[in-house]
Amino acid sequence: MKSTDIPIKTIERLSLYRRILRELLEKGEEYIFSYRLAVLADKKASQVRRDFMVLNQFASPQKGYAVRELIECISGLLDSGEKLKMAIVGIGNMGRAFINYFKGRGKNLEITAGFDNDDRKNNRVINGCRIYPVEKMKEILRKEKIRIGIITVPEDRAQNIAEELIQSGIKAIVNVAPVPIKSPADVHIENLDLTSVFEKTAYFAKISTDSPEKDGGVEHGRDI
Amino acid sequence: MKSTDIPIKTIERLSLYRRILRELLEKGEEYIFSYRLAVLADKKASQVRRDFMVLNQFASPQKGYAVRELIECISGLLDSGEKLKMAIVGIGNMGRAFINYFKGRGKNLEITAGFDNDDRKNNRVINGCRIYPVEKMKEILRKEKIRIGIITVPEDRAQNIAEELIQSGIKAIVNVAPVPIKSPADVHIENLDLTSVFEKTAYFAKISTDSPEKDGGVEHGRDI
DNA sequence: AAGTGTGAACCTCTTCACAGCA
DNA sequence: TGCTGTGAAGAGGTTCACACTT
Repeated sequence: MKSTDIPIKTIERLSLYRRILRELLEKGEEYIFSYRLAVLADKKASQVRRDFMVLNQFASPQKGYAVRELIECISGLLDSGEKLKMAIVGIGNMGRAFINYFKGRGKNLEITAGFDNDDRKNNRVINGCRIYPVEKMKEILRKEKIRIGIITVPEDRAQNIAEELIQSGIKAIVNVAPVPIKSPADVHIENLDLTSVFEKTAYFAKISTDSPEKDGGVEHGRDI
Repeated sequence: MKSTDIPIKTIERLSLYRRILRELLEKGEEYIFSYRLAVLADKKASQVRRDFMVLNQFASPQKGYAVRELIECISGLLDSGEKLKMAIVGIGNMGRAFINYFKGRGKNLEITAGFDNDDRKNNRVINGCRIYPVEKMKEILRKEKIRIGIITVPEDRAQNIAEELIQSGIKAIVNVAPVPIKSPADVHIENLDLTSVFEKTAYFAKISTDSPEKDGGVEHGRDI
């Protein structure tokens, strides 16, 4: 019953496609060709078609893919039944930014609880999200059946917090602290290392200045 | 003069290794073996050694790699001469979080200017970073010789802002808006799609609950 | 003896190119 | 005819396994 023959990269893109498809649907577009979705998602058409192979959703050469069905198929693959509850540990600037990020639009993910040891922060409610002291973490996580943890604490606390999350039954963690987290094999850790992202970007800025200018031409788009 | 035979993933890891190596140096460790660094970085030893091949820095079987030299080598590869100046467009929660993220510790990257159209935000100074109205963007970017742009505006403004950044000579962009940005080939775009990251993580949480528990064993570490 | 440096095998993901179909 | 679905080739990244070094 191995449910993962689906490439990770495909999962990521399906998330992106779904957002674009929802926008199309709002604009009344019921069908889309792979090459047009490819432009909107900044991918190749063949990539789009390959990705959709995992959905067992077929298109007609005349009309293309049925947008509504695609969205449902992707949702069936990505979403759980109900809204997926997440908890965030570390209510600094980054923590607040994430809480805010998930508020508003009808996302299927929500941050249900926050945790911080700073007494000025806990027992407050930030943008609809209640903040508790870290001691209460295990209790709240189990009570609320929270499935995903987000770590935005300083790097020296990250591994420790991760282990507490795992002991409370959390099965997936997004770690924003700039240090990799180690975990048992059945817990998925997403190390979102912003420092690496920016240093990589800086590296490209550097080598693009060293080497000669080569213009590929601006391709506008996405303003349908 | 193609400066890129270095794998992108290696660049990302070198950024991580450097942080770990700096910590080691602070603790007085002058030499390190690949297998030990591998544990700290949560990678395989062979991966570490393969990555270090691009540095032309060799180790001795007795002592391992010289930490100080490694750091310098990595810095020579990743860093430009001076602090690299970045600008951020969109001073919401996420924008402020990034400004804060780059303050403090002696990083070689700094956010020099912020831009926002909200009059309550511009002309203010947030954590040392001056906020300007978007109209002033081209002027400030050129005057300050800013090399990297960060986009934290709502998705419908992102492509437009990107094009303005590019017209002002920016050569690399980190885009945090949940929509891919298209650009000429000589501009590096890093689409940091948080929604995809979280929906991917949710997917793993979902399938890990569907499938049987298989424990790989907790591996502690990183608390040296 | 115990670690390194690296060719080669392996695995994952992307792209091509073309038969097949409405 | 014009787009899809997909086998096969290609590109990129990881891991193995072992000769080599001190």
